[in-house]
Amino acid sequence: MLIALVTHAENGGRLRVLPDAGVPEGPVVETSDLAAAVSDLEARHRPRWLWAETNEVYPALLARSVRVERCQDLAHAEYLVLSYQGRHSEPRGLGAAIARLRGLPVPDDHGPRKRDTQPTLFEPEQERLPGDADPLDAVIAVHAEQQRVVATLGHADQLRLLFAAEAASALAAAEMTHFGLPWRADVHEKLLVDTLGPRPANGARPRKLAELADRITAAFGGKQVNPDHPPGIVRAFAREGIDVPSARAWVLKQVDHPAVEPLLEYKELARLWVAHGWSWLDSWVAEGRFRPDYVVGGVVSGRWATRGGAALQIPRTLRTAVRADPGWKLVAADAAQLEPRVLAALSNDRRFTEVSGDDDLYTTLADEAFDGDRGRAKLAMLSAMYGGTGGEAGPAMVVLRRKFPEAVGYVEAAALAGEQGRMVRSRLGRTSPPPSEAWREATGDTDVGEDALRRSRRASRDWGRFTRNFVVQASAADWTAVLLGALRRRLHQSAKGSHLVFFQHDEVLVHCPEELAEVVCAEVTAAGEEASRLVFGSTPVRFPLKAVPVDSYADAK
DNA sequence: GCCGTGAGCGCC
DNA sequence: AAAGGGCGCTCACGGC
Repeated sequence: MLIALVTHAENGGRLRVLPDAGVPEGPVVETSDLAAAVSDLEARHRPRWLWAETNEVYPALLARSVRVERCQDLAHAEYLVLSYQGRHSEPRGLGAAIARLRGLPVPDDHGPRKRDTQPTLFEPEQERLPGDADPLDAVIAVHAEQQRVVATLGHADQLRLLFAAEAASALAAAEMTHFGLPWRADVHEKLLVDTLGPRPANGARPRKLAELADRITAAFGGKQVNPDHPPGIVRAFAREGIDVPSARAWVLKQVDHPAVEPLLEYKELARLWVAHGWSWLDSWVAEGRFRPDYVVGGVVSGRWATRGGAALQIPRTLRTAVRADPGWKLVAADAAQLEPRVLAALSNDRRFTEVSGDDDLYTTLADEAFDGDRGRAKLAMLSAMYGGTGGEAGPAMVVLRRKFPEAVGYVEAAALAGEQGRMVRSRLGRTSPPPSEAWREATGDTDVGEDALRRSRRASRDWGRFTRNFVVQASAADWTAVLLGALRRRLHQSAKGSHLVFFQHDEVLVHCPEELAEVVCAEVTAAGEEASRLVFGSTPVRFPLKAVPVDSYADAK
C-alpha cells in the first residue's frame, strides 16, 4: 500500500491511499492528529509512505514516538533524476518540481531548511506552491511524473533501488538524530582537563596552550609569535634564516629548530580545544546524547554531510567518550577497505577480484604485486583511486596497471571522461556534475599562449581526478545506502529496541540492549551480504563487514 | 561589526 | 613530466 501525505500546522495533515498493486485509490482524508493516524495505518498496513521530504515530516513523528518502516522521498528522488540528466543545480523541493511539471516559472530554492530546535509541531505549511497547487495533489503528481521519467532512463532499475535506499537512509538519519549518539560528557571533560588543563574562564587559552605559546615565543628569541597565525610562523622562521613554504605540520616536521616541537604540540592541542572543547560540549551534548544534523546525500558523490557538530570528524582520541548505556552495548561495524573492493566489482578485474577475496586486501595485494610491501601496495591503490602520482606513486601505478589492467583501466576511463568534460556515473546511477562554465572556458581556449595552455591542462587534469574518484566514491555511497536500508529494516524486524546511532561513510554504530548484541552482529553481516548482492549482483568480490560489540567506540578498532 | 577567503587540520 | 579524491570547522585577515 502506498499512502501520500502532507502536513499542516497544529499537528494535522491530509493523506490519500494511492492505487498500487491492486489497491484502489482512496478518498482524501483529513486528520487533526497526523501522528496518530500514521501510527494506526503503519500498524495495520505497513504502507510505503510518500511525502515531499523526510526531514519535513519524520522528526515530528519521531518526537511522538511514531516510527515508519518504509517511505518514498520526493526531494531525494528528484535530485537523483535531475542530476542523472545533468541538471544538478536546478532548484529542488516540491515547489520547484511542481513548477517544472506545469511549465510555470521555477521558484528559487532556499537550500535545505535549518532546524535549530527539537521538533514538537509539524512545520507550518511552507510557502504557497506555484500556481496555487494543492500540496497533496502536487506530491501525487510529482511522484507520478518521477515514475514515468525514471522508466525512460538508462539506469531505471538501479535508480529505483537507489530511490528506496536513499529514502531509507533519510529515515535512518532522522532516527539517528532522534535517538542520539551516547556521549559521556564527564569522560570528555576529564580528557580535556588532562590534556589542556582546567577549563579557563570565558574562552581564554587553556593553561597548556598558554605555556606552549610562551615556549614558542621564547624559541624565537622572545619576539611574539601567534601560533594561530600561519603566515606569522613562516615569517618567524624566515627571521631565523629558515625558509619554509608554509606552516603545515608535515612541513615543520622536517625543520630542525627548537620552536618546532612546541609548535606541533600546540597545533594538536589547539585543534582539540577549538573543534571539540568545552564549547562544543555545551552546544552539542545534552542528556548524554550527541545529536548532529545529518544531510543525506549532502556531498555530490552521495556521501552524507552534517550541519554543525562536525559529526563526521570526531577525533579518534575522543571516541572513548562514546559509551553504551549500562546494560547496553554498541555494535560497531565497518566495511574493510570498501573503495578498492568497489573498484574490483565495478571493473570485473579477475585478478583484482581474487585479491579482494581476503579480509586484508592490501596484504594480499602486497604479496601479489609489491614483494610483500603493504605500504607501497596501499599507496598504489589510493593513487589509482585518487589520481595521485607524486613521489613513489608513479612507479607503483605502473606495477598496478600491468597486474590489474581492467581495474586501473576503469578509473582511467573515468579520468579521461572528466578531462573531456563528460559526466560519469556510479553503479546505481548517481551522476557527476558537469564542469563549470569557467572550466569550459579555460579548457575550450584555442588560444595557443603558453599560460592559457597550462591553465587548460591543469583544469582538465583536476576535473579528471574528480571524476576518477567519483565513480568509486559514489558507488561506495550506493553500497552503504543500500546497506543502511537493509540493516535498518532487519533491526526493526528482529532486534526491536536496538537503534542505529551513527554512520560515517563506511561504518555504523548500533546501540542495543546487551542481550541483543549477538543478533545485531548477525544482522549487520547479513545486511552487508544483501547490499553486495543488490548493488553488484553476483560478483565474487567480497565486502567483509565486521561487527563487534563494545562498551566504548574507542574499542572498535 | 559583517562577510568572504585562505590556511590548516580533523574524518573517510 | 607532474598531478592525491571528498567534506566541515575555526581562525586570522582584509575589504567594506
